[in-house]
Amino acid sequence: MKYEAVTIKDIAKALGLSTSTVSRALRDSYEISPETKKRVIEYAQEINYRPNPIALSLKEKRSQSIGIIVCEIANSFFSQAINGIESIAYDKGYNVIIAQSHESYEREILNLQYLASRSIDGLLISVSSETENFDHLMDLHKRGFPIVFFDRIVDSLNTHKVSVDNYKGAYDATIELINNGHQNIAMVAGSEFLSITKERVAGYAQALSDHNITFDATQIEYCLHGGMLYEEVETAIARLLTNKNKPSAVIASADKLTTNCLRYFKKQGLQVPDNIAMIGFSNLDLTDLLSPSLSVIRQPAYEIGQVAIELLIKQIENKRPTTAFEKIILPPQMIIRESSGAKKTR
Amino acid sequence: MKYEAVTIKDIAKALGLSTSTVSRALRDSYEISPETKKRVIEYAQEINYRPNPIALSLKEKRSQSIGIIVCEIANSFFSQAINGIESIAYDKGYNVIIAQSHESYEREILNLQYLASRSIDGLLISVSSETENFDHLMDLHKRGFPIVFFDRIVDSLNTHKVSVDNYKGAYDATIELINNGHQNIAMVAGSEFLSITKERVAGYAQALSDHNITFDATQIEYCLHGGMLYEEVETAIARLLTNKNKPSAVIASADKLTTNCLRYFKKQGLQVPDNIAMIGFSNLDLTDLLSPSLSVIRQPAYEIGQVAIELLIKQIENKRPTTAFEKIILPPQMIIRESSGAKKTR
DNA sequence: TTTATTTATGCAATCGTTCCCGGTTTTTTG
DNA sequence: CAAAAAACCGGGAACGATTGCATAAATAAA
Repeated sequence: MKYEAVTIKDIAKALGLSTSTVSRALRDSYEISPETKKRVIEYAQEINYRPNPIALSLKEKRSQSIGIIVCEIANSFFSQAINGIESIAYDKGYNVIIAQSHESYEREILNLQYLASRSIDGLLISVSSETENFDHLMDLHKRGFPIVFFDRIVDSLNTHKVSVDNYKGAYDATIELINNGHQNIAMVAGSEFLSITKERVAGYAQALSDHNITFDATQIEYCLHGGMLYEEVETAIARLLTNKNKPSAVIASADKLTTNCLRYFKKQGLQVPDNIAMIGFSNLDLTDLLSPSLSVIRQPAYEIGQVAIELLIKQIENKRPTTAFEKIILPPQMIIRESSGAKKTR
Repeated sequence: MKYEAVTIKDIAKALGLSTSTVSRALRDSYEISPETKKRVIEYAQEINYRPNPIALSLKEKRSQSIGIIVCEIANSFFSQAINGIESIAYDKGYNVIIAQSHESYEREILNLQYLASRSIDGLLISVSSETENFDHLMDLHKRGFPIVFFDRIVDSLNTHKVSVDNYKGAYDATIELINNGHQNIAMVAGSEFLSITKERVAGYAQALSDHNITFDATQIEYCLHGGMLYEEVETAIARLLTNKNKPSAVIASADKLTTNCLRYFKKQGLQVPDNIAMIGFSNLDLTDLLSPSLSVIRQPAYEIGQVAIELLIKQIENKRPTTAFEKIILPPQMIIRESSGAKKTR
């Protein structure tokens, strides 16, 4: 099955001109007479001519497309970020190829090879939670390939990075719980490899310390798959609840962790916030509908996507190799609802 | 900034061969001696040669990429469907370019033009809720361009179609509510233009009729934007609640309608299912966590995506133009929880 | 009128790859 | 030992578009 498109040659033949003349006429070159231009443009319109981007890419060595690697597009944070990316990319004439790592290091590498072989002009990536070795990215980066990290950034690579203030997000959440009278606050965290996990843990620890609560490492459980698997979260929380300082509140440090946490509480018949209070990182637009409604740390996902793609396109279109890389940190938003246990106001 | 890839020419020069020989050696042609093959392949590996897909596309007139147009990737149904599409597409060496219509006819056309100009080999589309004219798709289709509809199909085009049994989904949901004692059942439906809306309304009407309840057109409200805007749903439900036969139950016929419906009830302090029962079409994996937990009609989104992409690829790779088109209807799944008002079991 | 300049167009190379068509060798066959 | 057949490799066109350079005709200046 083939779908024959019209080419510049067809126009040239039909009008008795050379392809160069047609090309120039269509690009409105000064060296083509007005009449010829008119003839060419009208005929092109008539037969619905569209330049072949593949041919152009080959010549220009640019594909006008950028790759995105995320763990899951079904994750609300990432689908919102992708919306932000798209909004800018389409405006600037880039298209976007999305690949999912499903939190697997192996698939991330496969995706990267695939995208590279599709000759993308640049890459936006939020690494998988399994990724602790960055050679695959390093290779590309050293060869001058434009890469921008967003959300889950990699500090050891000198590139543009866009993220949220994870430290502050976790700090604020912890303070809120402390202010509501909680002393034993546990944290279900994502993969230990991830920058965002480290930052969130650090913010949590600092908040405790600022309120003279001793940091207790047993109050933290890390989930390698970032909460993708329910069982992972179940065992994590179950373990936390056996602590001698049994937590009266939990901070869930990622979208899937938050929902699976709630699922566990529901299954166990634990009342939130009376039996256990919680605040979760989440970008779902459904958290207000839960009972109790969920207190969340929300990330400006759409904006993160926009900023990231703008940096990437700027780098791609730069004549000279980029040397000064930016690291942009956007503020998170804390939305206090019922689950964090502000019991007085209920 | 440029990122120079190695080409077949580089290999030829380095090894003192012609490009034709190198090309043939890499493709394991019989007319190349084993030693030469070995030299070429080893050297290619060494310098990490990757064939340029752009050059290949130009020659083969195939881009090995397919386009997807959906309303929103943030919609759980579509992100799951895209996962299904991807799972097959990547295996078969296709990549996937995703575009969002945001339920706008205008943007759908823009997306289509854009994708067509990026020379995709085929299209998977679920039309926007505003779309009632299909000339843009008809044009492509007439020129032999492979198009497969999924979910929101268009009957007037003779192509492959994959969808769920919407009629049965709505029928079952209605019966469930009737069996729970509801006589006045309203429906918040999506855009009237959509096939899925018509089918769901038909299933609803038939269920009523089968139980000797007179169908009342005022018990249906259509939302042109499919529930994307909260206000749209708010006015719809508010209107329905003024009916003389005030509904005691509501069927929401799409993901966003369902959640915005719940949002309205919560805002108005209406208890579900005591004041008003409901069943919604939804693919969210969070509906079990709501209080009350939500009874839903769930679509096999992942499978729909898989079936659709398989049909598309089959058509693309067919030598002869496809003449016999399939219409595949998968069964929906009804999950009864609390919101549908099975009061005895609570 | 002759030369210089402008105007309008065509030729051919280029991007990376494949493949048809030849052309040498070397080996096999009668 | 000559002729036929493999075996192996290179030249060059093609895919669609752009662009530097050459060229032709028309016009302007000398």
